[in-house]
Amino acid sequence: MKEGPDIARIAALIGDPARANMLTALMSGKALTVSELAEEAGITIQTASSHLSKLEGGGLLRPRKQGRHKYFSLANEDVAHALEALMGLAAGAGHLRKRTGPKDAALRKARVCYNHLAGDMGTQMFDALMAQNHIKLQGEDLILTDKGTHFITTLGIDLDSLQAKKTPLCRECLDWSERRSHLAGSLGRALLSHFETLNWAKRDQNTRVVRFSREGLQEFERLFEVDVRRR
Amino acid sequence: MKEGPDIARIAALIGDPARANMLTALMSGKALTVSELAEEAGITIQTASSHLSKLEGGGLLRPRKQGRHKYFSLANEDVAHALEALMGLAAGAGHLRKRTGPKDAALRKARVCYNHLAGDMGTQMFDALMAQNHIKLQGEDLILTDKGTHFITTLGIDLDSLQAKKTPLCRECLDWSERRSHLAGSLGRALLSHFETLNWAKRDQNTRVVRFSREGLQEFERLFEVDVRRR
DNA sequence: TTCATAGTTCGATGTTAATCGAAGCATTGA
DNA sequence: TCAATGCTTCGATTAACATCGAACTATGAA
Repeated sequence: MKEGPDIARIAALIGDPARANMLTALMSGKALTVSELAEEAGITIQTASSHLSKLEGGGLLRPRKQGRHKYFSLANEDVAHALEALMGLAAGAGHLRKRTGPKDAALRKARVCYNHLAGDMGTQMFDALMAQNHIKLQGEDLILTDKGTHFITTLGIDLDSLQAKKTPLCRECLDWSERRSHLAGSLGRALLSHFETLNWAKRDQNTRVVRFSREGLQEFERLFEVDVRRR
Repeated sequence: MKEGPDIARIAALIGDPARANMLTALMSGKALTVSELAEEAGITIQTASSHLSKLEGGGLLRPRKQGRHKYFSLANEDVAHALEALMGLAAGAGHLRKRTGPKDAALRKARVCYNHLAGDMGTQMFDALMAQNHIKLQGEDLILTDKGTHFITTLGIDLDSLQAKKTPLCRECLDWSERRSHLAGSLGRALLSHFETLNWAKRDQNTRVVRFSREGLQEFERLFEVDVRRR
């Protein structure tokens, strides 16, 4: 009859087979739609919808609407950690699922989305900016931190002129090949054109592919402390 | 409809409020009886018994019979880890419970149990032997490892004569003040008398208290790499 | 506007499982 | 051997909830 943190409530949420399947599917880090998750769990869309709103209410999922789709992803690292711990208990060795994206390798690696960088490198850049605390999520909005402001201006990007425009500075855009977030908004656009003026990257004329030069790739990796080639 | 590790099954086990309360109570590391756990969860003993056998069947608990009591403790570190992860999700800050033992401080610290060392120092010695891989659990039985054999003979204890006896060398005994395991069996007995011959410790005549000398305490701490005084 | 697609809400149904009383079993102590 | 204590098993009851069909809302496309 004692009260600690309400571990039962959230364990019960994970404890339903349908919900557990959805959560496991989301362990890839990618965002999935209601219908995809329904398929994954082997239930109808109505049922899935009900489950998903419970998971969202319990703080396990983060929903994002994009057009007429609703994408769900795990709410944060803690959720993934707890799931992994449970997987470890259930099976011994933890094993994560993989999920394949679209076809063309070059498109998947780096491409233009509207006017900013998308694809694997886009999401990696986004993750790096988050990890290094240059940008952060505040409620629904994405904001540039003080540290991030410093980082951007040091790059030689004129923030003031960006902020003068009425389009939002930072926007989160869901990458449809990676199903993860990348950076949109005027800052996302400015970063891509920054890469172009430095000759780090070139847009392909006919396709949406973005090609990084050898040097550009190295600089990109140094700047964001990532390892693009080893993925 | 996919199959990964069956995370739902075990999450459902944790997901019942009564069971979650029991598990939380066991996070102290101490073993508790069926009736105590029933009390903890606010349910009748029958219901508790049913829950506990499910938890045991799911591999979350380790039962030990001692007389007409049945003690339960968490099965292993992984279980505790998973519970903690869930607690973190549920509340943000993790917080462990405390549970008080019996009264007399000296008795709680070190005493004789049958003929071996019990109390706080007994369980600490046990934990240290386990952590340093001198003894380990093999199925239901406790065995001395090769490393442990070396350790014991180096102390100057005659293992051969111990093994000649028909009483088991290593036995796990549940400490009723600490509600954790300490080392019994002929080895446990030998260790205590070893401490006595070296004048590290003396048994009190009337009570079951074991008193360590200043030097004995230091040697004990060095030997097992623990810090008894700072608990 | 009209149609199609993606999700949500509502209501009815069926299954699961938590709960406890009562009876049974096992261990301990006298 | 008898009584007391600790726990388990059985059976009946009850409450919760997962599930899906059907109707509804919202977004996008023609």
